[in-house]
Amino acid sequence: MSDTAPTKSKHFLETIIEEDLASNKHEGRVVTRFPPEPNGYLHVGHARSIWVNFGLAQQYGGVCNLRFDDTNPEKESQEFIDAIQEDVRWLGYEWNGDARYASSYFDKLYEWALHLIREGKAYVCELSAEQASEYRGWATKPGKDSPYRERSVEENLELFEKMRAGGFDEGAASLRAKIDMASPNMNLRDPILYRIRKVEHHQTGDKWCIYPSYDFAHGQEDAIEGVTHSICTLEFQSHRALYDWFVENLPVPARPTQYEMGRLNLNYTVTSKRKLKQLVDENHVAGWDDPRMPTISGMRRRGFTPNSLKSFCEMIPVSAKNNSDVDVAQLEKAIRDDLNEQAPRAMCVMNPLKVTVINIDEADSGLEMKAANHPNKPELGERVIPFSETLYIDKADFNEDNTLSRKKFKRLVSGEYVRLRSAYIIKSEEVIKDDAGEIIELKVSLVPGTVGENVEGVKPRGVIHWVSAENGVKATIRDYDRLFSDPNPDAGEGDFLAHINPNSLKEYEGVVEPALAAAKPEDSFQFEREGYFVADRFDHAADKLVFNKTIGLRDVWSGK
RNA sequence: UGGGGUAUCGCCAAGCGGUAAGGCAACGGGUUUUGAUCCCGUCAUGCGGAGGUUCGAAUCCUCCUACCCCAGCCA
Repeated sequence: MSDTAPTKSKHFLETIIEEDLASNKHEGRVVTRFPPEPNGYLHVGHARSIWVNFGLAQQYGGVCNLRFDDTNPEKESQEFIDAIQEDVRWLGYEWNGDARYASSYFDKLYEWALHLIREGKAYVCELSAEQASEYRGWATKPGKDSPYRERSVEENLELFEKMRAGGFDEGAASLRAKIDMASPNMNLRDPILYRIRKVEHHQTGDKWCIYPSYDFAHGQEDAIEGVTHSICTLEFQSHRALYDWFVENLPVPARPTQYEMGRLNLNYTVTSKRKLKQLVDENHVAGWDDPRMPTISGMRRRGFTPNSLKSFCEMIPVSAKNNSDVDVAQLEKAIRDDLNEQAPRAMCVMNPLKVTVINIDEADSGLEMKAANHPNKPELGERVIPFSETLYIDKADFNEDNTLSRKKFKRLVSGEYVRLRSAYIIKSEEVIKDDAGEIIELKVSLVPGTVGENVEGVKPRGVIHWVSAENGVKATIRDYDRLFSDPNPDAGEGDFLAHINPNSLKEYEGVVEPALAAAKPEDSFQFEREGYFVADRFDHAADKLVFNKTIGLRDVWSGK
């Protein structure tokens, strides 16, 4: 193996896991977890987190848990839980055992809160949220102790029980860890462990009216599940001290470690759950799974494949240092590559212009054209495309002006030749216009002997796609573009909604070749010269064809 | 101006004292019945700035500068 091929360099998590495996830190176990809060749909960023956590477990013979971090019932719902599971499965990952819930550890967490109280390390504080904020101090100013900080263990036990039993109003009391109000790390200034929320929980019903905070729950959940490598994003770095504090001060069954990695941002899109929710709630899009949404379900409906999302993740290095602002072109590259390999080719005319072949009787190769389903993969077979006296080509593929240079316009112009893809070469003979001067029809002649052949003296300017008007099938084409026209819709003071691209969805009533009538929802095709399209997951039916544009073909010419 | 982080090509990023990987984008050229794919080539004397140590520094030291995170009873 004297290969000169560049080897993909290991990222920091792989290095850490390999070191841990080598030192037998966790008896050879690798347990990761993907811990979404069920308060929204998963997006690209989550896709990467899923890929990292499940991928690492797979790579090192470990397992990955799916755990719903459902400690805040106010924002969560079963709808999101169901959607999240569907997304993870669709990506092709299988979690270890049943899905877990932070809420199923509430009893244990409560017991551990009691433990901290008994150790004198937690107390019930009756400062209001505003007061607590004042007491917390400022970044450059140490906080001061809560007047409730020195209550006796007995009193705290009693008061915490009162909290649990609903004896306090929301906000009237909280359980806090007694750490250090002067700590330079704000997270250590007596953080909240439990707060009162008199709302029903989607999993535990009305059993609880106090709920643990993220900080008090997450590390302990990891410990309970035997998670060895708890991977989160950079903004939790300053929480690591707290994570460790709980794990050190509680009789937890294991010692997990938190590692932080950079978040993934994409330009021309927003990936904050709050903003995605706003787009849905205010009907700027048709729902969480609108094909313009960067949600997993949206991308799925747009025609992205699990493989394309995974290869996208592989393209983006995992970094411990920065949140990365990745160019959407990178994502587009991933889906184009996958679909270029997989998608059968077909023809679709989005803006039909009628074409009449005046010498159809000279069709010496017959009227059944054969076309390969994939130009580079003969094993994918071929299909028959009916040719006929009347056809459709795209309006954009004809121009009356025959002074256009052959280099600049490789399509049909008056009096010249063009090749119809997989069929005859035709010559434009006559242009028919309506009263308004609009071109409504073309009369053309076909050149005999040009199916699969070239003939001396006939030089088509290019190759264009077409569909038989007599056999083609009507189809609705949804042409999606980026939802935002600004590379960074989040930037600045302005409202991100102001950057919504008004042309992110264009609908066409087009015509597709008859073979496409058999397309099933979620089947992908390359409509030649146009791009990749997918039969809509929900709206496409045998008697009502609906195709969504996943992504256009790479186009190095239109911009020039 | 507290604490925690980060600064390497337009974007992402490797590099861990021995003379700047790779991907995306971009730009040339070749093949082509998709202006696609594919192929071939170009793209940081430079690593936030200024000093210093060293035969040698993106890597070590010093001092600057910029940006991100933490002041929810959100995660």
